[in-house]
Amino acid sequence: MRTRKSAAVRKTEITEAALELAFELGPDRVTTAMIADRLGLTQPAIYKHFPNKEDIWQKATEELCQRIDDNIHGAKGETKPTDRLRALLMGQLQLLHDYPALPEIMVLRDPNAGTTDLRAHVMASMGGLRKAIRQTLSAAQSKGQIRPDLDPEDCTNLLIGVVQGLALRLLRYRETESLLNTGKRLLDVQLLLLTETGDAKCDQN
Amino acid sequence: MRTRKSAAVRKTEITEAALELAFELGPDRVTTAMIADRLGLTQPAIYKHFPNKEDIWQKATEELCQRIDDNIHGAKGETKPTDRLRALLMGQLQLLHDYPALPEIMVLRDPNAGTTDLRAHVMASMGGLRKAIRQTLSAAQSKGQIRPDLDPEDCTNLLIGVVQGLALRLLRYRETESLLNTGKRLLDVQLLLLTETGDAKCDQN
Amino acid sequence: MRTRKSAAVRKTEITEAALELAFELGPDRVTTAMIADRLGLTQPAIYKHFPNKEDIWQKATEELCQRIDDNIHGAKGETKPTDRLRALLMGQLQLLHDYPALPEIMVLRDPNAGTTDLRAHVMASMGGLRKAIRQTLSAAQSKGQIRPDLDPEDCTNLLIGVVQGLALRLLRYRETESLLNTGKRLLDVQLLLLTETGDAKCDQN
Amino acid sequence: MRTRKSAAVRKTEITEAALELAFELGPDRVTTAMIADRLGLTQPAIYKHFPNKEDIWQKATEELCQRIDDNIHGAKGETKPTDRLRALLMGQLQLLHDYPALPEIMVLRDPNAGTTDLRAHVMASMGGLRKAIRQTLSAAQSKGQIRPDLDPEDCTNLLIGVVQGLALRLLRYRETESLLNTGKRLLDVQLLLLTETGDAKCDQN
DNA sequence: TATGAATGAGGCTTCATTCAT
DNA sequence: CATGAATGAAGCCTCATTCAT
Repeated sequence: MRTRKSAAVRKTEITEAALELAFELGPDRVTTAMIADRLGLTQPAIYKHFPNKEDIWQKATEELCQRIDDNIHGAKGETKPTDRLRALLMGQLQLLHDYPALPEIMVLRDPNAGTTDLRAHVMASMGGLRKAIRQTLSAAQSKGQIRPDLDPEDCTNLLIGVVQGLALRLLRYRETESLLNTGKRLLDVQLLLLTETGDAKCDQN
Repeated sequence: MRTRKSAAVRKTEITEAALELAFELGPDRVTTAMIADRLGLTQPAIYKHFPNKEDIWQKATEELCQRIDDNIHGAKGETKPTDRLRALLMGQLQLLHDYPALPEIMVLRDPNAGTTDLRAHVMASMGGLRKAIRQTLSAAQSKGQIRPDLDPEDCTNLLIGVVQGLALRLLRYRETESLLNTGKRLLDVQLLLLTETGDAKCDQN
Repeated sequence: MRTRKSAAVRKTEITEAALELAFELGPDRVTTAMIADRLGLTQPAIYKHFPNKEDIWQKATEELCQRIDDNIHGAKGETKPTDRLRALLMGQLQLLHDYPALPEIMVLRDPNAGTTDLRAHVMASMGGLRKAIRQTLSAAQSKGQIRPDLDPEDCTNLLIGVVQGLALRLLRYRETESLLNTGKRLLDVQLLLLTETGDAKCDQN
Repeated sequence: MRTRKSAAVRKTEITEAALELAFELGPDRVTTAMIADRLGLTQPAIYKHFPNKEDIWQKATEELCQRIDDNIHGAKGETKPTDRLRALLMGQLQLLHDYPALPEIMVLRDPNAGTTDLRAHVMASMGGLRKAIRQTLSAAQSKGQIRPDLDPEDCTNLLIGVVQGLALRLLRYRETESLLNTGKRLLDVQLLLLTETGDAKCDQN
């Protein structure tokens, strides 16, 4: 007999499966049949839990946004600006590691832009992250921990660029595992570059 | 009466239209009907020029790869390593400007992975670009134009990260125009960081 | 806590709800989910009371037929033929008022014409009504209360036509309320026309 | 090989088939697959001619409305009011004979009342018919061809009732053929009743 | 007596693709 | 070189119905 699970569990299973498949095939190629298949259900069973497909992405997106927001909030615990920066950026990498479909979902165009807008939601959360990074950078700079000759906006873009570069690599080479290692290395180097101005005998870990 | 164009012209028109639509809607949402529509053709007319849809992407991809390769080749004209670096990177930005669908096509998974692989092709060209950047960086470093304490691999990743960050911004905010300006700014800053060695001490925390 | 009702009550509630919805949406568009919804039940609960959907219509139809039969029987109390005619016709209008879905149900085709036939049932009752009207008309005519030059069959059709015209108006304009007033007026006129032959100073109420 | 027909022909065939099936099964039960089947097509072929199912009904309805309007217009040729009345009513019966699905389509509720409203369209045309009948009746009455003691509105309702009674009979007994004969008989009788003024006394009870 | 999860059949619609003209 | 009619596969969604609890 097939396992019967509670509605709450199934709802989560469905969005998780959708996100997995989104990474494997691209969000546009995910069908409700595939999701059902992966969970050992028939396809219409999905519709007992979500009224339509878009709501699955809706819910999945909310989950991702929540994680972004948690990350931003959690980083506030770090008092030293550089620690906070590292927390924000590594947190985002961790999120990419857990949900590697994120970049493609951020970039998804809603065909039906009347209903609750997916993109707007993610962009708002990502905007929050950028703002947090930017503010932390300014704080760091005013404490002399960032080169004074740099524009904080540029620094923000460069740091986010590191993460986004890694995100695209993830999509291209599909290696979830190396993400965190490589990411840590690169962020350390970039932070070093932004920080000092120096003749460089800084060990980079 | 509708204009009847030569086969070669039409083929190009078709791939160009496909690439435009790919940026507007995402590559997966482009249908042969849309392409035909944009060109004022009937939809089956497409099949007089391409035996199937995948071949359109195939051709479009070749075009893109060619441009990447040209870029790599063209940069060889620059003798000074830093000029060559700038040429490579700005060339790639120019390409993104002209064909903003590029990042999504690079990331496209072939559903039918038996035929001539799209991804493999783009990845090869992109690999060439990366190699060229990396070699140029090494050359620059050995000439003392890049901080000696940096790993060339890391530098490569950081520079490519700048471009990729801009590519993702392009997909998110759809502003083709600001790409080159912002890109030039950011690359200048990043190159400055990689180049220069300041006075400082490196407390990374 | 939700009220738990006796089986008999629930069965009736279900058929009543089905008939209401049939008027609102058309019989074919009524789903078991809608019925359940209207009663504050879950949808499978319906199946505790009726083994399948057709049986709901079956029961609803029986109710309607019973009302038709009651109407016919009740009119036998009227001794004067014209009173009996009026009773029969106004009774039918009252029934349309109470169950405005009736005309559409009468016209419903059974998709699975193997089971107990809905249509046959309604048609039998309606046939009874027609027969009663027709007999009453003959009686009235033989008493000189109907123009002798008219064929009773034609009279029957004309009187039933009045009711059916009103039934179709009901379906088109959805005004349950005006039905009885307009109906009474029209039936009076038509009966007047059938009755007299006259130079017409008959007050029509 | 299957016959290939021109788009115009196929469009008409499709609406005709839809109307036939609407009479046989009820408009709600008509599926695009059934229509295709009847025409020896595959079901998606329908969508080469109509963008969606509702547009099939849309077109079919327009055809019906056109016929109603033609009928109204054509009757203007008759100079004698009673001839014109007969033309209007028999014309409508002819239409019912040709398109017996008409009454059920008139009564159809649109589920999606945002798009072009079917019902509104038919109701407008039917309203035109009613108005024409009513005006003709008034004209006839002022010429002394209709009993002066009758309200033209009532007469209109009675005459239309005759037609509607026949329409419902058609739906119930599915006899397309007897419609015109019976209809002619009944309309003659009803017109006689409205016209003539006999000798009689009017005891209505 | 009722619920909650699930299914199978079938409906509408889209789209790549074919083929006669 | 292009059109116009048509198809087969597949996607989303609805609904009657079942069954364990």
